Amino acid sequence: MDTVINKVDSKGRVSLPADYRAIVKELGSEIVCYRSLVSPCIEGCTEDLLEKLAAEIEDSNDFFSQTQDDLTNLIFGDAKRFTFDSTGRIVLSEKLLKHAQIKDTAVFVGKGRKFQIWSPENWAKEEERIRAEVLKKRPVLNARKTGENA
Amino acid sequence: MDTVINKVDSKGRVSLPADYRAIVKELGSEIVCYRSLVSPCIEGCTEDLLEKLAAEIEDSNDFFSQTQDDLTNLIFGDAKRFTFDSTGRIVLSEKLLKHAQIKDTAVFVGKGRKFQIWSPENWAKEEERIRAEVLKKRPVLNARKTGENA
DNA sequence: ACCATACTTATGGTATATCATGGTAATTTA
DNA sequence: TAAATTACCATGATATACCATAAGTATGGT
Repeated sequence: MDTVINKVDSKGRVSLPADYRAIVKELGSEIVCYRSLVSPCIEGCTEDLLEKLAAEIEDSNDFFSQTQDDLTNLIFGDAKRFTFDSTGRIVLSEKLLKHAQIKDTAVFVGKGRKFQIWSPENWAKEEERIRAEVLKKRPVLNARKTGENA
Repeated sequence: MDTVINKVDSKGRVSLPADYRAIVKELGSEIVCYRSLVSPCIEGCTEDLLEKLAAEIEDSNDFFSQTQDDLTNLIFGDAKRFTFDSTGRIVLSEKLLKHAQIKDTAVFVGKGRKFQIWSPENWAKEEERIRAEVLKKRPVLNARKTGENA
């Protein structure tokens, strides 16, 4: 998965990249999006992945714990299912767009089983941050000889 | 899933979000609401889920504990079935509305198999609290391997 | 290697269906 | 019988599904 740039129209509609649609179709699941906790971007994944996460939380045998309660609240309270129409588009809500500061252009970034949607400006900054971070850790990586990420 | 904001009229009527109705219809069960034990909000779920919860409490090993007795009394004494009319609305009682401090706007918050109803002001505060709390505990969550960014 | 053609994908526009909500009638309860 | 509660109707707003065009990409032939 690479990064794809698509237009967002006045109604919040945006084409889900064809590659993404193919994967969703193959998995037979549906797309779920929510505000990232740590970054000004939208995060997305398939519904079954989210359900697995919820099940894990429920199974972590402290049924009445506040933390668990907070987690499910956060995940399910924010997340929303998105179905794409016959042309492959989803409509992002005002809440999500505002959080990611997206106006008319969306940058899709693949992240393994998840993906993120950024505004071009924020993504440029984030990419820069990541590069700097990797460079800073490079000596450590070299010393460890784990060098896949260099 | 998701949060939905609906109006509450002078009689306490409020539309149950369409997604919720769809689920209730699919499960063939009915909605039950009660005052949250820990927060100024209304909690709701399907009737069969509440019955399952009751069974769990009975099966737990401290059968004669006063706390559990109190707990079941509180929840089941308070819980009430709500049927929605042909337009999909329920009428919330004065007791519930007062407890949640709701006057003319209700915020529905999805919680997996349950949901909550908040006043806009209280939900804003609660959401803020949850996000801060979860961020604080993030390292713990990562150690548990419940996913990187959630 | 270049051009023509077919196909997939993205995007603007429009019609349609669904949903929330104010209002009213019917039914129940005190 | 009055008050209150419940069920139904009507409308406006919103979101959803569909159609059409354009742009970009791959494919096959000369």
